[in-house]
Amino acid sequence: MQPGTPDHEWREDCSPRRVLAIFSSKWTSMVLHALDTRLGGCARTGVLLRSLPGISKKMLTQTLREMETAGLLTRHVHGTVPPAVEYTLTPLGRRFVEPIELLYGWARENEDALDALRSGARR
Amino acid sequence: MQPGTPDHEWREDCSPRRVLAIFSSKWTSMVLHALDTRLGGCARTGVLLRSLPGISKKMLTQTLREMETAGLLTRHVHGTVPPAVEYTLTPLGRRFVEPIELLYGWARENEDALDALRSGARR
DNA sequence: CTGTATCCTAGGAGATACTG
DNA sequence: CAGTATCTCCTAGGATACAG
Repeated sequence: MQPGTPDHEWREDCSPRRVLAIFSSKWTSMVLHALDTRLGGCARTGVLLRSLPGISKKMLTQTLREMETAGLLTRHVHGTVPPAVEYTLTPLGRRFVEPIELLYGWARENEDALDALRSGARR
Repeated sequence: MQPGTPDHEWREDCSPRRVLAIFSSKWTSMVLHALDTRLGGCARTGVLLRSLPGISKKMLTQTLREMETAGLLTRHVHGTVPPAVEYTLTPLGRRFVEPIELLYGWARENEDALDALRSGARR
């Protein structure tokens, strides 16, 4: 590429940058992954909560809400008591499993590289 | 997988979660990508600045410093005036280009999925 | 050309306790 | 069981101006 060539229009709203938004949320990609790969595309709140060590109830519901409005999953409330709520991946949501698996897969196969990273004592 | 099986030790410090750290920083992956794919592994500050529309001088140097201490790149100052500083990818840094390309590549090939995302009017 | 020093803000994230 | 309501903290990220 010649110097000065603007290349693929590396704008602020290009697709690479937009996909990063998914991963900038601490839990979104993990919820997607847990739902698809480990829970068969559909699960109740409690199961999700237990599938993601460290997540709080608040962050889980918050994340799920955002994902719902984003169109990544649907929420279904069973009118029972006690309440049972099921979250199901949409076809769109399922599409985003691929890049996540790509990334997680790479991570699992390259733990040594991740270990080699020096965390750099914060400031 | 049987219900209750703890599976791949999905702990808080598992590799998938650690690789997410790279992408949780707004600019790190883009610097890595620009440096490797567009600038041949080595570039001066000004070039990087112009290669990443929207980044500020402050965020660039901050990101570069973190990446340096992480071992992803090296910084070389030419004792000239005006100063010239070159950032070069380390072998370790180069290893992280792969997952980034994987992700960005997927994004470019799936713009339609990204477009389908409803941003959900912030609360 | 590079880099630093301030100052400032939005909002991500967690802890806790409560309601139906 | 699922979800909400507060509070609080913190720090990434950005704007701006200055300095070698």
